[in-house]
Amino acid sequence: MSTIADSIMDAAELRMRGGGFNGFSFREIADDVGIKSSSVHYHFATKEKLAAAVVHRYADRLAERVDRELAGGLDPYDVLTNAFRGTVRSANRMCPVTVLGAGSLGLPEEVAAEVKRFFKMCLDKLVGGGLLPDEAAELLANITGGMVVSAALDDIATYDRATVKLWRSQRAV
Amino acid sequence: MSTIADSIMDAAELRMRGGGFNGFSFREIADDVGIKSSSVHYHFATKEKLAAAVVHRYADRLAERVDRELAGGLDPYDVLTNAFRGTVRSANRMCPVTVLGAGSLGLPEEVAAEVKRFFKMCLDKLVGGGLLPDEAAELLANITGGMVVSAALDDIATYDRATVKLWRSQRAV
DNA sequence: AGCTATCTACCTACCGAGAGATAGATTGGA
DNA sequence: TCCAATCTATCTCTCGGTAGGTAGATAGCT
Repeated sequence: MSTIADSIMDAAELRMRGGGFNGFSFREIADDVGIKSSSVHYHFATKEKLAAAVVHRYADRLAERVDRELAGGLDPYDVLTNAFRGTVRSANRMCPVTVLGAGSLGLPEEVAAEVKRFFKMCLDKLVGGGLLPDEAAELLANITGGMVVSAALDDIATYDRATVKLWRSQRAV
Repeated sequence: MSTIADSIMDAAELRMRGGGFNGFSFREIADDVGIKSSSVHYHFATKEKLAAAVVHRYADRLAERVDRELAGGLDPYDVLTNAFRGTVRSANRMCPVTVLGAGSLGLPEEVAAEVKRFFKMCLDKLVGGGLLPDEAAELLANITGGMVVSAALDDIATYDRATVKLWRSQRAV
């Protein structure tokens, strides 16, 4: 895929972290990339398709990382919390799919489907790594909510406090 | 306060559950209530103030409920999970403040402050009910994320699976 | 009682800005 | 020559917000 399409998705992903599907515009993306808004439409016909593509790429990248680390024998708890911790520690400290997921009631069909696929994939990877389905659901909720609460409180330490301690001690027992 | 102002906040709260701050407009709210958009401005000068008022009211209502149930001797775990379970089970199954919180990076100052106050209040109530600060952070993240994931998967059962089982068994030990 | 002033809660009409999207011309490399 | 990629220019729609007016209730004064 061309570099421009990737740059467009990069810009969209970044802006999505702030305001979800309604938090970015073709003109903003175009300015970020250095082209005109009509050229963005050339690569992604509609806003819906652009958002869906961003989520899809994000999911693929996460899946690849998780698969690699699980194959290396790492604990699935660590694999997923660490993967999202990277997002939390980065500049805009919020997973774009989580933002979309929170507002999923008002999302266009195609985007909602990709978001659904993303969360399902996370659960599948955790179960594949040895967790019970309910454990997977709880861990994913913990991570997702940890990002939301830490973003809302503007305190990244909250993510660590919310995701690590009790889970670890429970498993240690 | 007049009934109209409440109706406006009702409509805004409902629509916020779908798309957060960018997910509603003065005209939509006006249509919902049955007045003109300029009349909405009469009650709430700006969109920022309307959103902030909605969050504030939502927080007050939750605080009242939580205080009442804690005073009745209920377990703080149950009190908060049940309070949000009510939201999950209702028609639009998502807490509006969670949606705003997820997109808090792009929120106007006044709204972000109210959202922050909301989550801080939740943590305070839990600690006041006897939880350790880290336990409170984990429970709140669990509840918040449970709502996000269950909304994204369009499956309300996910909220229960994510919030209840392991916490209970851990405390039973 | 009668008049005036003020206030509330709405209205119509409009503004500039920006949205997503489209049509059609242009450019440049294979 | 053809096609991918980008442009300019423009469409219609909706946005948050403002200006100015009006009906009706209330309050204060004489």
